Amino acid sequence: MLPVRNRLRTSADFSHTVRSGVRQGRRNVVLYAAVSDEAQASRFGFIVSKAVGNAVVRNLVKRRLREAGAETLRDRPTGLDVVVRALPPAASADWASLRGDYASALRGALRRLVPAAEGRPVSDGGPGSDSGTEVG
RNA sequence: CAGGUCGGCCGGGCGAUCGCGGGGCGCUUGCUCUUUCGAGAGGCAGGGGUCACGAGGAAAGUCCGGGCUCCGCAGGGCAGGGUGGUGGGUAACGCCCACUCGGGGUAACCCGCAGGCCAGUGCCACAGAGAAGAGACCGCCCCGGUACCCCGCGCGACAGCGCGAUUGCCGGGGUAAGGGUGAAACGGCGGUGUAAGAGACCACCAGCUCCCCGGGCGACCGGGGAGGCUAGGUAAACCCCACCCGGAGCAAGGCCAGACAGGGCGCGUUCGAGGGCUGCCCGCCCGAGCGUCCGGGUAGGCCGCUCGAGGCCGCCGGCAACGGCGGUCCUAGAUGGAUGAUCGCCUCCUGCGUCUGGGCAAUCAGGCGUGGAGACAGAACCCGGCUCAUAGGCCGGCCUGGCCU
RNA sequence: GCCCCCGUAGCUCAGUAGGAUAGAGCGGCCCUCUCCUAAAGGGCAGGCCAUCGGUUCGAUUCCGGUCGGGGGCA
Repeated sequence: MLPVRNRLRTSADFSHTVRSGVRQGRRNVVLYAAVSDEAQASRFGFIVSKAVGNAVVRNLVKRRLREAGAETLRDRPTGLDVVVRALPPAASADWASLRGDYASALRGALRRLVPAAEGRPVSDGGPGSDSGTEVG
């Protein structure tokens, strides 16, 4: 369990990160990452569907991913939202390969994310500034 | 000792580093409140420290039963659903205990949706003569007719004729003992009886109904007598009988904060729309809004939320399930959802290698090293059950067989 | 939390108020036709009716328990 300020808690947070963030897939996980405000603490969310296994297996996968996320939190304490979706092979993966996939996917996502974040310091979230009121 | 049967219990242990949840007690930061302007009992939000606690026997499936909450306390009838030997336990149950009956087992013990087809209706394919107050296919028997050979008797003249018996065929009738069909054929066996047979009659047995006596709270059991002579199966077929069932569910329900925007149409406010959460009718009650379409808004926090038909120990009552009394203990409350990550040692099972000891040997016992395995499974308002999954291990009662004393 | 539906041939589906040997289409295999294929025609195989018990003379059908799949409401 992460502290409350480091958790993605609402459905809106999840869908925003999944839809507007960059995506990286590996054998065991699919990782979505998006930049947020630098003053905002980094947040993590996990999606583990019933296809992965029964409740015991799903909890174990979530705990391991959460532990891996806690390591990233020490490097990037602010300005990052991450959603990790566990795939069915994650059920039988051991700790080393699961953490390896996670770390590899995160590195790939950050490579695509950081130059974009430098070019446009504010996140691309504000759609309603100039051309917003388009009536359908 | 071997095999079997029944029941109870455990569900890896210890430690190190880094982390999580709610709670107790200090520290600290900001805001707020009070203010005698020194500060301070408080409130809200955050940081950090420390202390103990933190998933299961099934938390599961959601198959039953309750508590709790709301629905203006819920009456009667029909429909609908459930249960189904008897007695008890319980808050209640479709659960548990004891007993009865039926079946299985040498036994301990196990299994059983175990009321009613003499209230009615339906169904019983194929086969078979006939399938529910049935039936004559073969067979058996009697009567009548007819045919020829053989046989017997009589007549006669060597031909032949008549009668009888036997056999075949045709017709009429009797018969449910036998064959055959079927899951099932309208009691069994022996005798009397008869043309052949038949509960037609008799003895015994099985079964049915009724009565009496004894035992038991009761289901029922034991004994005796009478009657009529026999009544198929299926109710997990409709149904009948007895008993039980108001509905929804913690996303119940309540409080706080916050956002928004109304409008059209239809029905209705004495004549009553609509509602009282499965359908219909009656009764009773509430009652001024209700239905529908278009448009708009919200997804936050707190309570409920864990002390309860609670756990453990002792005594008493009871065959038991269980109950009573006394003492003692407090033991999870998450909300994108808390127990994890990385290791070390021990324990248990097991493969391989090696060593030691016993033995001719198969092999047995033990030590060491190394590798593997440790299940089923995650609380979500809370309990009582049932069912299903489950590596491995511990304890006890009883039965049968063998050996020894 | 509550409620409902479905498991039949490799696939998509029928069927049955309980009755003998469970059907259809597509697919598969073989044969005919053709130089070869496709098409067409003919033939064949393939099912413990999800599973385990029970009721019945007899169960895919009726009853109960499991397992798996799908859906709905708040």
